[in-house]
Amino acid sequence: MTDRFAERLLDWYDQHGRHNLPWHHNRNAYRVWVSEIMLQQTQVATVIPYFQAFMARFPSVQSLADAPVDDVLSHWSGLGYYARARNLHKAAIQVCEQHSGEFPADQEQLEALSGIGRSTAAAIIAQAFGERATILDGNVKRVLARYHAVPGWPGQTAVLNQLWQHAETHTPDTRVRDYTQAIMDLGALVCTRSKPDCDHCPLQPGCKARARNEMRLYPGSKPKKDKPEKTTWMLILEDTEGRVLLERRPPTGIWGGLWSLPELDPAYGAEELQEACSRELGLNCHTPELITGFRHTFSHYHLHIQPARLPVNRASAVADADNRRWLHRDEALTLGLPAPIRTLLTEPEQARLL
DNA sequence: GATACGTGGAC
DNA sequence: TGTCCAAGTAT
Repeated sequence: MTDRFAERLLDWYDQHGRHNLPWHHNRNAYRVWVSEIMLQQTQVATVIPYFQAFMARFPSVQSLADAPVDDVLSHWSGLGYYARARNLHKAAIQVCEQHSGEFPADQEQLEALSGIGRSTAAAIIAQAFGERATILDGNVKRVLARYHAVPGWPGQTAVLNQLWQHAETHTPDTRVRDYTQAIMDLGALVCTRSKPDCDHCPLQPGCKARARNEMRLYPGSKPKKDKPEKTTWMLILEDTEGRVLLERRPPTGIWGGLWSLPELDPAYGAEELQEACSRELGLNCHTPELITGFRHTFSHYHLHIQPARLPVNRASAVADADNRRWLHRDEALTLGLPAPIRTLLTEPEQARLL
């Protein structure tokens, strides 16, 4: 409170902070909100081009609410955590219908919107409205865990609660917008996960981790667990006109709501694919050509993707359905596709290298 | 409280 | 090459 934490941080921010990120221009609640959602578990450099394209296509909350969710997902393609895009669309509708298109400057009302939690709500209040609110993202967790030498992994509720308490205590009454950006910038630019630049840190005077030269111990690391291995067939079904069959995935689960190649049960052997396509998809295929598979690592499991190319007789091609389409590859790429599927469609031979 | 949810960069 | 993990939230 009177420990000069915020004061030192703000002085540093004025000289060394990031003042020119895209969402800092034309600042309003809508742009701040979209940027905050995109930035969840995603690095700034990755977000920037997505943010620019998204704003060009959906310049207002009303335009986002009016758009088909497919259009939103296609603009999220490659960014990951697609529930964010589905929730973004849903929340845009909520804002338009329940708040007349104006974001509330209220923690509780913001958290009632899909995809907005405690930290994101606070970020919107501080960044868009300039009102006092406390954030706690990965950067802030790291800065505070070190500054106060808070032991333990922040995934534990007790540890998280301590960090929230420290975060609340340090949040100033004035210049909250700058303070919020400043503490994130410090975490991103100085108090980095490895090799923090303590010599240039404005908070070094009070930092307990630095005093003990134990920066590496904070924050505590997550307990590691073995990831299960899963396998799946990914079918590149190509008709005589050079079109491939795409399927819309179920609305929940991995890549929920996105378009992808049809999957087949991994229990099928390679020699059974042709028959399975006939029985399950009603397709008359030629002999499958196997492409060397690749392993894709997710947060909680490894997925062996085993692609197979099966030429399809045009006469047997299933009709277009709402959740199944025959498309040329360039058309397919305009859909919301998961990154590995995008790669598979553009560079099938690259599957060997992944 | 534990788990699901993506992707690309860093080491 | 494998592991960790980054502007977290929902279930």
